[in-house]
Amino acid sequence: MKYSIGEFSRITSLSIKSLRLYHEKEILVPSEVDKSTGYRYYNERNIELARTIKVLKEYDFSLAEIKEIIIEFSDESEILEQLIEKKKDIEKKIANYKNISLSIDLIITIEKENKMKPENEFEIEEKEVETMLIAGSRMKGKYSDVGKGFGLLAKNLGREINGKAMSLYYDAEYKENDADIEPCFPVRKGKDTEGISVRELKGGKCISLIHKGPYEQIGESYRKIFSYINEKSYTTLIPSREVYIKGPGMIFKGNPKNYLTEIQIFIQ
Amino acid sequence: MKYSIGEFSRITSLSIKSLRLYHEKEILVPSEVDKSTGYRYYNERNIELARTIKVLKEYDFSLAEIKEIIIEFSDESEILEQLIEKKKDIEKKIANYKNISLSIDLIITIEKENKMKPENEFEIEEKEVETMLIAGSRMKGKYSDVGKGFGLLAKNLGREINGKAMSLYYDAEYKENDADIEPCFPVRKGKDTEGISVRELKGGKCISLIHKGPYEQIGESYRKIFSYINEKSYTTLIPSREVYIKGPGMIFKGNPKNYLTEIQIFIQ
DNA sequence: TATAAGCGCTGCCCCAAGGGGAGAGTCAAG
DNA sequence: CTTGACTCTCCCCTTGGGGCAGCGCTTATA
Repeated sequence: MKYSIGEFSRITSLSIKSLRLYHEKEILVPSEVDKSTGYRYYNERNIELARTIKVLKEYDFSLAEIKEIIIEFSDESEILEQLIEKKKDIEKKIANYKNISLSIDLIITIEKENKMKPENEFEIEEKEVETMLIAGSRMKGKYSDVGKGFGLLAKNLGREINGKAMSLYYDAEYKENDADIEPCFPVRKGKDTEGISVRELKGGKCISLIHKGPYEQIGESYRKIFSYINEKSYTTLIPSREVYIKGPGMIFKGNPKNYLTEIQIFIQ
Repeated sequence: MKYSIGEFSRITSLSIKSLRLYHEKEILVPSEVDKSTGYRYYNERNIELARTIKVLKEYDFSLAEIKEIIIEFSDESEILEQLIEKKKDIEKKIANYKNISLSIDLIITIEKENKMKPENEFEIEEKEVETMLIAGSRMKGKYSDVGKGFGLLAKNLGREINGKAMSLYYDAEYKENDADIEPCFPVRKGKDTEGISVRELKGGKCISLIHKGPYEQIGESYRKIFSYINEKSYTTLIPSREVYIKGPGMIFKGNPKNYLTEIQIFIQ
């Protein structure tokens, strides 16, 4: 029994285009080719081979790999190595996609959270903050160096990040150059590693003000919040915090006019 | 400050080829192109955009998708939809690769098992078989219909298959056309579904003989095993089993001369 | 036996996301 | 002014085919 390419295509569920390609690549050669007309005819053995090719394709082998396999081997026990290799490839792909999925998920979660609460409109507020687990990287230097700290943290924590980036300020006064700062992230869990300390950050009562606009103009908001504190004669605690509710994102830099930074000064 | 394409390539870790492609596709257009020489020059804003593009590429967006996104949007909160869609895509890919991985794993496991025991060389043996959980699809018909049964089972069980394909024979005698057969697979777990019954198959003592060669010649092995049983005056139980130690595989049909089929006749 | 519908053939262009290289022009430093 | 490093455009190649044009072949029916 011999089949024309159309019949064979229906039998094997391989497109005619694919069959011609496989012929050209000498992966699946028709049992008979009419020399004068060029018509391809396939037989039962071709069907068997086509099935093998289809399965290997499902298993994500490339045509080049398939060609090698079907030329050299004719039994599963002979291609154990290749199967093991392929499985490793696939596990790698899975791991990679899982990382991507988690990264995207983090962005989605944070953005959704931001959308939920349009926050009481930039007024000073007294509130309770809960204790949380954080991973931070304390450093001395300029404020502009903090970005690197966040980069380091994000790379090492990746999947465990559980909230918005924050900075802790250990100086009582404003320092231009030699500030004692700790960029940090809330995390689900984690261990201390090179330069990163994971620990509980105690909550408590704080005075909070959300600053809207570029970070360079945050001084004005600090002025407001301290004048409020002086008025009320509160005693402040160290460290104070900045929570980056909305800043340069993972994907876009965004518009600095819309950045939101919450200042939290803790009091006794 | 403006950068030549080479400098910009080093800054952004994007290849020159890619940069030229992105220019052509109007995804990342240099801030300045010298009209007479065609030299491309990039600026700081290009760096920002390049970072965005890189991140989106890491997240598995195509250039076409990226183009749409960067033309229309400039903040993460605006592309939540796209991120959610992309995450779905990625979850699908993960699920698909996981299925492939499990399928390959099954083949590897079975082949490794086959390699381990070259089986006592095709002699009649009395042995104990343990109770196992199986999923089967009992049917009446010709032996040649059994293949379809296995296909159905494999498709529905997929990941839960835990051993070699078997057939249970419920007839005391040989039947050509109307045999009462149950193709089945050992499984890890499972529930009854359309036409598939999952249950424990009791173990016990059996007379076993491994038949080597094409299935069509299995009659000779049956003759041997029954003459042994008669000699010993054992009382046989129903159903008897055939275990397909090595038959047509998932990938290759293999050579029928090397097929191995174990006949198990259970006795009291 | 003629004819038309339906197949099949080759050859060409296309997709994504670039890689490699040829041949020619340009830039910057000595 | 030269030289070496850089950049330009153009073309071909990759994977696994899809789509179409223009032609020839087959086969059933009139």
